[in-house]
Amino acid sequence: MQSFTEENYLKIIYHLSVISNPVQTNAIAERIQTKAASVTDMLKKLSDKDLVDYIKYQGVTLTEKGKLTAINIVRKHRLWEVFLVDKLNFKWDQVHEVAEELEHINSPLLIERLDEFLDFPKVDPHGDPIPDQYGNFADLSFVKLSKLNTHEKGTITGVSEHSSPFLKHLEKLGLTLGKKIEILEIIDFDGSVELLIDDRKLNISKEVAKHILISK
Amino acid sequence: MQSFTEENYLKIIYHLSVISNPVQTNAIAERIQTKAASVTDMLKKLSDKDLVDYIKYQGVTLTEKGKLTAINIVRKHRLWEVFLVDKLNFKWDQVHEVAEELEHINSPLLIERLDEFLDFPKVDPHGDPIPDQYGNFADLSFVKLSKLNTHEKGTITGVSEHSSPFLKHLEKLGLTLGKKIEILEIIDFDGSVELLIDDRKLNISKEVAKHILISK
DNA sequence: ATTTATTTTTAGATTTGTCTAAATTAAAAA
DNA sequence: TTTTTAATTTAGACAAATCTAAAAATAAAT
Repeated sequence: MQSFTEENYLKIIYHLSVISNPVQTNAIAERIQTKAASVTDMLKKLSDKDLVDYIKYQGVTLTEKGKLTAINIVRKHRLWEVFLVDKLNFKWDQVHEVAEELEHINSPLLIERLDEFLDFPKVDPHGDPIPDQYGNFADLSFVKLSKLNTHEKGTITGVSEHSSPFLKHLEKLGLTLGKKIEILEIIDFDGSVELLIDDRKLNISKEVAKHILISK
Repeated sequence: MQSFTEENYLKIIYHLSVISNPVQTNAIAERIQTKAASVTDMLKKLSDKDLVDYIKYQGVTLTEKGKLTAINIVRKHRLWEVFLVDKLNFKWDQVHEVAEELEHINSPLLIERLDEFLDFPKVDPHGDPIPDQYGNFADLSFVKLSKLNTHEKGTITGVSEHSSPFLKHLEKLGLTLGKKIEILEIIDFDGSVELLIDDRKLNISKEVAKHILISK
């Protein structure tokens, strides 16, 4: 069994692995709000427990065991987020912090029953896929809205930024999951995107467009 | 804000206060599965934070602040138990351990919404009262089944022992919350009680009778 | 009122996770 | 290739919560 802290490290390493592999010490330190020296200490510990492969000065990768542990935490996090939104009427920008705590509750029965209670959801309120109990993800194909060309159409199915200010902004613009959009024009000057949503014209910045995920 | 550990101490002190006040160091050590020396250390710390009044060699009592904190943990524990039983189909003997973890999740909004989602329950699955957000309990008047006299009738509304073996035993005997019973005879020899439940005769030991709470 | 037993506290050590400051290694620049 | 810069690790220290063993205080027994 892992401690709360160890679990957080594994989760962060898992998320950072998508961007760069192996994962650098400093990247972890920044995400976990701690110092590089502390990260080094923890990496040694996780390595001793066979949860990561760690090479001095090179970085870390998760072992199979570490990866399964990390995915299980992600699974719990996302299921709790669905619970908070679907059952307790939380807004999608309110769920992250609470789920960060709930994800460490250790009870396989609880998660099994919660999954069932929520009717086996495949994605969380931000469109992120929820792995099954064996760590398998249903593969969903997303494209960043910022990669679409003029006249292309699609449906908003996810976001790649989970901060409350960003999500509130989307909410205000009406850009929520399931909404259908069409690209009208990409403005050369600043890269902003003019799109059609709910029969209205809307201009969003390049920065915003980068974090909206579209499926066709 | 208190740590997980501090919260557990406050909760235990709260529960032990019902039995003896002030609470002794050894009593806490036994309940919390630790050594008396560790308890002393923690009591000093809690005293510094004005959560308990502590007199060397005499014992501790909760301050108003400590009591409110403790009651809030109890509130969370019991609400989560209701959730587990009512929504996730846990048995009443399966909820304690998980609730011990969930009670430390810190989110007032979560608890407020959970309370609403559960339709503002007044008691948990064992019949224990759930305090409101200000720490007030609806006063329920219980009598131990072992205190009833022959021919008295009543309804099972609580238990004062929460271990899984005990609760499973009650379940098997059909002695669950809400059931109406009538005392037929109290056996002099061993203090066991013969009662009528669901039009069946049933004999239960004095030990069991002591932990069943009845209201009339 | 002493002695004995029990309870509680102190003193000092240990573990976990963190830190600062200095040393080392790797990468980038000259 | 040497120098400079950046990233990483080591060494040693610290706070939280715990422990053991010994000392002190209280309660019970003679």
